[in-house]
Amino acid sequence: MSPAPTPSDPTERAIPEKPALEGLEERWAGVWADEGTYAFDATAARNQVFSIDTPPPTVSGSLHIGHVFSYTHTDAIARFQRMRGKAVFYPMGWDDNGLPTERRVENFYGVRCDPSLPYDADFVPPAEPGKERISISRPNFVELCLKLTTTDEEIFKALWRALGLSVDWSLEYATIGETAQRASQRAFLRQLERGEVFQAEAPTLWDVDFRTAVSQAELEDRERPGAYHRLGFARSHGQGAVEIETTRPELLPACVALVAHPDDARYQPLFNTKVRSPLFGVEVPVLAHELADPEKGSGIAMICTFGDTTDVIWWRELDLPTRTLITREGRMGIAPFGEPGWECDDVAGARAIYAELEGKTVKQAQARIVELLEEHGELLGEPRPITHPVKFFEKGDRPLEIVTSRQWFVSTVPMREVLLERCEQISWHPDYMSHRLRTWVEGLNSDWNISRQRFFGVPFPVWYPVLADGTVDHEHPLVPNEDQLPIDPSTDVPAGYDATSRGQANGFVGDPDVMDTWATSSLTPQIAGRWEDDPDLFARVFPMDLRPQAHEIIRTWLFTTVVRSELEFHELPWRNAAISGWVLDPDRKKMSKSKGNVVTPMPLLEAHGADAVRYWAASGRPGTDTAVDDAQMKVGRRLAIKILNASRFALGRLGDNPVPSVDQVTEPMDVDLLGELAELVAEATEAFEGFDYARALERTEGFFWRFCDDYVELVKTRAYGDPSSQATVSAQAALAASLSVLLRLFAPFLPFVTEEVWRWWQVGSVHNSAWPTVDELATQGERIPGVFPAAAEVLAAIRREKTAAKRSMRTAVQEAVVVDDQPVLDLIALASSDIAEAGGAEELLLEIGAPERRITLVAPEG
RNA sequence: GGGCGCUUAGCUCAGUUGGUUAGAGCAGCUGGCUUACAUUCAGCAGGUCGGGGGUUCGAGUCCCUCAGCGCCCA
Repeated sequence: MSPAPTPSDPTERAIPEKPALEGLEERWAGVWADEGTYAFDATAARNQVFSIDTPPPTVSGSLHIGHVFSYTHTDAIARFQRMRGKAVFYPMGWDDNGLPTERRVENFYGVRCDPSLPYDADFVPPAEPGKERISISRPNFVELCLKLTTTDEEIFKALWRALGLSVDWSLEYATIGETAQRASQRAFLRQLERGEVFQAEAPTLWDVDFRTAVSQAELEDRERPGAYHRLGFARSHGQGAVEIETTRPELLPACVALVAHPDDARYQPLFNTKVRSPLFGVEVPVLAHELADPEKGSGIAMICTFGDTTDVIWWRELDLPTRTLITREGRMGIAPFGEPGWECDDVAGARAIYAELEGKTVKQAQARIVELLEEHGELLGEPRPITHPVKFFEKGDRPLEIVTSRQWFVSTVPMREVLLERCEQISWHPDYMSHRLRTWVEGLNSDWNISRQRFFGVPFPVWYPVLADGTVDHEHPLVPNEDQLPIDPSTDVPAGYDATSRGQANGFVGDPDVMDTWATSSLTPQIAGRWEDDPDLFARVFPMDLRPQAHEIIRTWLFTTVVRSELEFHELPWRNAAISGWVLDPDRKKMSKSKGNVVTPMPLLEAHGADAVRYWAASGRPGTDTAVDDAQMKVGRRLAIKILNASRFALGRLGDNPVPSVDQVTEPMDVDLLGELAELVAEATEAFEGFDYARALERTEGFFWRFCDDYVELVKTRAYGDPSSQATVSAQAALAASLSVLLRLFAPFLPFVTEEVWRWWQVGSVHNSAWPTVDELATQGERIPGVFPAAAEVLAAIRREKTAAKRSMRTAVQEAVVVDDQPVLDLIALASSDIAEAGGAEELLLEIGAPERRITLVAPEG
């Protein structure tokens, strides 16, 4: 930490004749990189460190203005903390693993991954993607992913540099990188050892097109047309049929029960009796459960394994059997009627009917079964069209199916209580954002599925023995030692086995899946802090001070990070969570690719300058959605220009003399101004400590304009005066002290222009200078509060008179009479010569009486 | 359906524990080349603080209710 600024050698002072903003970004970005201005001091004690768990942007996504917005907020906080003397740990990561990158690679090169193919060392992707997707091996596919993400990262990096983010680039990481893979695999192995992860043949939400499992957090409901089909389930002894309505008649062969609400009088007599399904003649029980909605359809539903997530809940809570039907390809699978678990009245008949469905897609099967139902007279009435919410993968195009497969889960449901506690322990900014996590945790009803049947991700570091009969023994996974990590089970070989025994009886197989992208990014504090790789560093930065992020990923990124930290360390991963809002398009609509209203940041940075764009971003209050606003950026640019010019004036009167110190501020108005400035410093500091950067900016800006428009005008004549006069020195000292403080208050927001001006007259970078304090503005003389605003008010009255008379501000005042109460007159008297000089009056006449300002201008010439 | 947030000037937003006449910027209008700045300066105008009810000596601020907008979750 640098000491408070001291007047520099006057011969070093260099104030340009015509200061300008052009070229500042390039010049200072280079200097900061060369001087290591933002380098983290890895020797700093933990209580002197401020560590930030930077969100790693998804590099395969498109750059948009939202990136600039939220990262500017974090950067302002980082810069404030650095100036307060903290060693700021501000890394940058790239979230490159996962589905978005795979999709981009598939589209960009026109390829698809087929893991059954061997590696082709000579493969070169076509210049243009062809009509037909080229199938390539997994290693080839991963190569392309790495190639493309490397390019994408450079584009992001260029943006961050142009924006002036004060990250320490030596701390860069990627979620597909070796450090991240090691951390992810190590964390997984430890969880495995502690029994916090488990494998299960479990119902899994499955996207047929992406061929991947989807987690609860990645779901979204979409309204889709459908139709209720009315079917009768026969009761025994000819008691008539129970009529149900279903939107998915094709799942009839997978029906395992009917269910109605326990309070529904219509069906109470049927509970725990048996009925028979139409067409297939399968006997199923009628059961009661609160989730059955008496208002929906006929009030009684069929439970199938599995049609939707409610089926899964009923299946689990009512302890029902499983009749798996739908395959991972989204087709009707095998239904072995007559075998155990598939008992029915007429095996041959059921099989004959099902043969009509097997192998068809879900859609085709539905059409066919409706025909079959009609032919057999089992469809009651016409299908009744409805619109209803259907579960989709948020990135998917077809409704999700539910399949059963073997997957890894983190048991999060049992953690509900402790997670709710942790939620309360986080300092949220703004605090109401805590609801987002709390309601999510309260609603947790399934464990966290971390297996993804994809290719570009962190592999599970496990193999399974293959038994003598060729079956895979999932119950006894083989694991590597931690010091071998990271490993790839598809190429590495477990201890005690030979590579040739891969996939052979008495050999082994690797787990084919990769981890969910959140399983890696939930470890960003561990990855950036080099957990276990560099224990000394990790101890200095973890738990981190700040997690900045957007609100829509509270239930994913924030939640999973808390989970992983809880499991490994039994503490929070960070103390504060600062949640940023959205950037909306100029018409205040949410930006989206499909709407085509995404705003890209580089043209804005080029048009307005980085400081101006940052000014707009920093004006967006924590958590508040903010529209892209060119006008605000222009205001920011104007502010930056004003800083250049005001600085030139404040320093321009000093000549070759050293900068006078605050001790030499003696004039009452100057003392009062510094007193107000000290109040501003206190306010801005408090705002920043509460992560309210926008408030700090707003207050600083407000003060600065009053400083320029009123104070500078009032002291201008005096500041131009005889350098040996104490009154002149007082003005010059107050101007210099104000400028020094204001530059530092603005530095977190406008890093380029403040650095430019700072280096005109100070040594070192403003960004490594000390944050201003109230104490440094303490003057020798006692402050009489109110002198400056009183003087500014009289000056305004004189200006008003000149404007009303449509005269120039240079117009001389013949007589200026201020009538007011004695206390007000006393304040004005202390600045009367400044007011008279600034207003163009010979003198100011003060009279006691009802407040009035009587300004008489000299008669116009001619 | 549940949760959260928002609704203050034409636009974008401040308004900290309730306390004089509700503020700023932008846009608008009227003027001024003023020796840091015309990429500017001065000034003016503009609001029944979403509607209704309540608490209070006093409500933009607290409570209830209604309406609209947005986000998240069902």
